[in-house]
Amino acid sequence: MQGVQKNITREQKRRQKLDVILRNAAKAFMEKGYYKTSLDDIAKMQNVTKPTLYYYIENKEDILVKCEEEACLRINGLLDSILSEHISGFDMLYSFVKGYIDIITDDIIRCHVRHRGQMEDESLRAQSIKNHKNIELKVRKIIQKGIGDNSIRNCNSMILAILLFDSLNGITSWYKSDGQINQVELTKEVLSLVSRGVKEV
Amino acid sequence: MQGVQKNITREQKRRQKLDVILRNAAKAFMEKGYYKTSLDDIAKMQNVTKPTLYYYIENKEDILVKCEEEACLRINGLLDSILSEHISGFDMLYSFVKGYIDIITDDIIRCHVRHRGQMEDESLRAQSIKNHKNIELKVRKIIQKGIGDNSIRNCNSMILAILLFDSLNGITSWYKSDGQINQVELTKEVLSLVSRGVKEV
DNA sequence: CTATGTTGTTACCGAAGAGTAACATACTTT
DNA sequence: AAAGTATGTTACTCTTCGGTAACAACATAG
Repeated sequence: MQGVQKNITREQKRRQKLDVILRNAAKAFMEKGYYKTSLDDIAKMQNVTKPTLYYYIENKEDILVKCEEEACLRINGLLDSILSEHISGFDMLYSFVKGYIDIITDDIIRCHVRHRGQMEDESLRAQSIKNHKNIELKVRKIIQKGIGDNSIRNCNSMILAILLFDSLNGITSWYKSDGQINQVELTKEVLSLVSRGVKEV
Repeated sequence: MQGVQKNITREQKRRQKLDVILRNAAKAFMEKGYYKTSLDDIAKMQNVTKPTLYYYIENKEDILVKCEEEACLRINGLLDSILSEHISGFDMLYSFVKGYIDIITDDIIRCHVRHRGQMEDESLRAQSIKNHKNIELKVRKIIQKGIGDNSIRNCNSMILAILLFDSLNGITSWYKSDGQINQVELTKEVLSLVSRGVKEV
């Protein structure tokens, strides 16, 4: 049994190192861009050499894939927990926007959002697009539920879902936690824009 | 005088060829991405060779710069014409959204939107960011005018302007003129989302 | 203590692609 | 027609970078 125990800690260590790699890579990709960040750059952040990375990842693109896996886990977790509640469609959408803004300050999520669907490998790209479509579909479901229970006005749920993601995902490319806009204020503005729009009534 | 005349047509021809290069490059950048598009690829689209491109552009990055110049001209043109009208702030914002959606189907504009602020050359990057800040500022001006004349509800004009651009610019990366969403429907949904939000009242 | 698997290194390969030099051709002006 | 200028080509250089082979050190298991 001792052998098994040791293997677990080893596996955990490995998992931890992979996570550090992903986190550093994601950060670099967001700051300098995917193509301007070399594997040597990423390796240096860990104080290892490039070939060492290949013990944890398959190739450069695999970093994007692994970031996506983690991001999808968290986003789907948020959506599923919201969908299981017994509240109106509007309240669900409200919760989602709030939770999503909270999530996308994480570098790995931001990296996913910015690079999804851009893999060079065709099957990976297809999978990535599928993953996002899946998420988008859940948001559409929320919107449709809202239209059904009269908490959201009648609209094209597909367009609304896409526009919503556009503006939320846009946040990832400019929001800095140390900037002049704080997260509470941001969330407040997004929520009131989404719910009431800009028009004075 | 004949010399001058001839020079003009030559200059025009040159200008035309440059425009074709920009248009093709912008299209390729949007489809395959900037780094996955080589200058050879772009040259081939014109049925010329790579060195010929260098007669019209300084280097690869210069394509982005030239696209940006043209895009800014058009966007600023739209904004300035709106700002000179005597209508409410809300109506201005409404006109802008409408006009902007109309504009961003053009490949050169889409290319600009997707690549602005991403030049490797520091001074070019700074200029690009400045250009966009300038545009964003005009939109903020419109919003503030709207708040002043009570046509737009009180909100953080900076956040609103950014969010608005995020969702509008997001459109550039998915909208296809031959897709399942037509432009009239799209514009309608965006306008009602911006003005009234999603909440049923 | 020895065998095995894990984790890392150094040193290299090969491809891609931006940019250039030198040379060729065609148009314009005088 | 000759001189000069605009426009293009072929063939090359130089660098960067993703990926790999071969080897080293070390922990763990038996």
